[in-house]
Amino acid sequence: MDEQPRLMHSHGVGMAGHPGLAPHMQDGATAADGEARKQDIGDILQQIMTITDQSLDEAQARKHALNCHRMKPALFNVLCEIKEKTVLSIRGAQEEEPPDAQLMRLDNMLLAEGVSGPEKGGGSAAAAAAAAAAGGAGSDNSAEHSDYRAKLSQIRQIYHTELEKYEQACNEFTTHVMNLLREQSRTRPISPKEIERMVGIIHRKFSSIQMQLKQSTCEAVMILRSRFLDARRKRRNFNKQATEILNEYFYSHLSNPYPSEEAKEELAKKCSITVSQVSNWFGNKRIRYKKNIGKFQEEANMYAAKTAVNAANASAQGSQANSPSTPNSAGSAGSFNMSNSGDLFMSVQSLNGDSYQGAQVGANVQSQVDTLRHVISQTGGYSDGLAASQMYSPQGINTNGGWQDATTPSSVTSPTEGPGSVHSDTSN
DNA sequence: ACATATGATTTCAA
DNA sequence: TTGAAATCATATGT
Repeated sequence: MDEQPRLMHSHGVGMAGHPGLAPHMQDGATAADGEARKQDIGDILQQIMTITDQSLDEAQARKHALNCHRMKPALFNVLCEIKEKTVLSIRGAQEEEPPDAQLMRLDNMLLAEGVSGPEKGGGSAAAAAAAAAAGGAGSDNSAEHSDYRAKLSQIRQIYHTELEKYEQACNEFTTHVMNLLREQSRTRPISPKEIERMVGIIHRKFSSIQMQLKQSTCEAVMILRSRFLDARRKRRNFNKQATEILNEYFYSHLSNPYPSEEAKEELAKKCSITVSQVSNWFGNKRIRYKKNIGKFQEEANMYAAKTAVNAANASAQGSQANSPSTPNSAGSAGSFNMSNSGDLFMSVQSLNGDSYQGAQVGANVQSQVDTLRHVISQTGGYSDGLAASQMYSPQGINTNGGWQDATTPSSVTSPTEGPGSVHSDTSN
């Protein structure tokens, strides 16, 4: 810093004090009077050496004089132009890249995660409190998420403070540099454009730092998500009511436990779970039921009775309009897995090798019917008619081929037969 | 601690 | 795409 004026000064001295230097040198080349040249250089050296001896005032005065020279602006303009054409144009060519795709992605994600969005509520405490307060009914969910939200808002806070810090630092640095350049523009050819460009460079540098911040924030959010929101890791059982509803549907549609899309939606709504959860549930239920029917016997009976009672209530209350489940429950003896439609009896028999299923099913259905009858007879007088309706269906209706066939109940083995006999492969 | 129950995921076939 | 079957990973009951 200190040397700048001095350098300028010496320069100035050389130019001012020896205007004829250049011509002299031209002459010197031919005349070969190296002596004069030597003398010249010696002169300059002398002047440089003595610069430090000059008083500060004198130097300032000279500098001032130089600055006030009427040709100075013009000279600087020219110099600036030259500079522009050489150095700066090269640098300028590679800038002005379009907004980085990567950066856009990060921004979008942060926005989507609510990290960079508008501040809501306040700190983490507020968010957690809000979650806890809001989710009184959906206790499970909110309790589970409050921790997540707290962590998220923590990340958010860190992100914002860091961002602010960067911003501040960037501004500070920018103004500093700008001031510096402006200051220097009095002694150096610096165009406003160049300053602008410098500011741009600084901003770019800082924004690359910002991007790193964003990236690490994104990473943190992703980790948080995978830890907290991965449903598989944090499996929660459905609440009792939901299970009840699902089971009710399952057993009342045992003949065809494949809820339609609408049915699934309705069930999902009733159970406050998602449709895919309903699908999962039915998938699991079907396979597990089929795998070990004996184990589900009790449950089946229970729900059969329950739906029967419900239906009875419904029909008793209303006119004789059938409840939606009743007609279909005709198939409660019906099918599930079985392919054929017509001759169930034959089919079941013909499967000698694999007949376990048919036999099992037959037993199951029979017992189901039995208990149903039992339960219904217990429920009270009004159920009489219903009992009849329930009874007739399993036997009579086999229109849709059945995995569990009502026509095979010839031998009513006790439902307590147990899982042991279910799979042939277990015994082998 | 262990066994069982259960929701979710993966793999495969139709 | 859907469902069956196998499997995973956790929840829950003992």
